[in-house]
Amino acid sequence: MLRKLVSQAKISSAECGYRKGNEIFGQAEPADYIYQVIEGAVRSHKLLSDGRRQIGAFHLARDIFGLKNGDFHRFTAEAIIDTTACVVKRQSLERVARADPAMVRSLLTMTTDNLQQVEKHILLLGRKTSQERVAAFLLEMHGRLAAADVMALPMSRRDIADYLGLTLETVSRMLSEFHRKGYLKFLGTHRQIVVLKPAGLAEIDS
Amino acid sequence: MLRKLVSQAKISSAECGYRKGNEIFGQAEPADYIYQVIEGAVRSHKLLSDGRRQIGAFHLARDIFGLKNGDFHRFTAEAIIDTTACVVKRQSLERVARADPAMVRSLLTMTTDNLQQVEKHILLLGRKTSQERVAAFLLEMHGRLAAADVMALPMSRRDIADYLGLTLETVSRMLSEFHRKGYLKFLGTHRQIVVLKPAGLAEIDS
DNA sequence: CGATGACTTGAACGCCATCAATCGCTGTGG
DNA sequence: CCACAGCGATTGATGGCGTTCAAGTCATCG
Repeated sequence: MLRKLVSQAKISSAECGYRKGNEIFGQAEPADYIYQVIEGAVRSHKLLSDGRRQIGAFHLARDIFGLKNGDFHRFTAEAIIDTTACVVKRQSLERVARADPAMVRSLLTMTTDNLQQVEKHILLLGRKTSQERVAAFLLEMHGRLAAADVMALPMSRRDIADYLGLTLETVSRMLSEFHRKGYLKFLGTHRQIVVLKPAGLAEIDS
Repeated sequence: MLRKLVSQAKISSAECGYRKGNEIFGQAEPADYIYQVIEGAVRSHKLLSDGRRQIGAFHLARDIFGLKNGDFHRFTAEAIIDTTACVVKRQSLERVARADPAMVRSLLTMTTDNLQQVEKHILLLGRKTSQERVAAFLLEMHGRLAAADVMALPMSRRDIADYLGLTLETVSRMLSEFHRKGYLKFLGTHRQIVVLKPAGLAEIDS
């Protein structure tokens, strides 16, 4: 969507590459740019002073992130794997937005979609069991990156845990349990997962 | 803000009263109206099939809610106590928004503020201890409804628990603990709380 | 090969939930 | 005015889910 917007209006954009593990922007830094993932994967997280981490979202191909209204970012964004992103200066976007109501409306739509994701996640974090959380995660990723039926997860177990408000051990145990139940199977490295019974997972997720 | 917008533009609005415990709108109902609390308090929640409840937000005087982009609400909203609200038809707002870019930008600002609240809550639900959650809640409410230093909480312990992802017993225990430590005191009914040491709570919240 | 890092698996602990009893306030009727 | 029911809140005892701690396994890479 961002690229479409960018191509429509005269906004200067650039492709930018980030190496695995590198920071794209930091929490409380000025929010000067808006990003769209072209290839790769990004995690947005917040930290508590003692190191506890909460990942707010994973950004995969075509996802837009860094879209904030305040002047500062509320998350730290890092490339999970080598990533290329389309980068747009906020000011450019805002300049166009002043003239183009459709642009503002697009921004509103994107922000609202974002809000919807996050509100769904609040229910998961506040009230779901570890089983339900991992099942929900698998279904989410199944929908978002199931290329030819097999999910190649870019993120580690710890990333998943910090996204779901669990520990990596608990995530691992749940995955093993689903494996035992025949709901999924692994391919080589344990980051390649094939979901065999989405219905089973959906039932668990309630 | 909504009233200001309403008064500026020619939008038909109405004041509407809701009795304690009554539903204002239901999850997945068409989102026809947008609301602003004039007096009272509202809770927005989601339910799981087995009755587990997660409250996404409390709406107090001057707060705007029901602001969705999709056609359907993602929460159920109920009056916690007798409440009067300013009600605006979504269509009217959208009609004006088509002509008035400033209006769209205001909507975007409100949505983004909303997003910021929710993102903060995700960290709380995913990674904070029960102590930290209750301390954070007290500080939040202290800031939002401390009229003359004493907080008159409209919501029950269960509401607080469902907002914080805890049980009402745990909330009660934490409040008692803070009372013992001298961080707060109760007035008559246990819904009137005076925060004596915000700094103590802030330290706990980390 | 040995080292390193990611993941799995097992055992024990602890925080919070669950279950249950009691307190205290409010309103209602005798 | 008091008895009592009813609800919300507190408090205590117990239990369980997920965490923590600790090996052990597996894949990758020097």
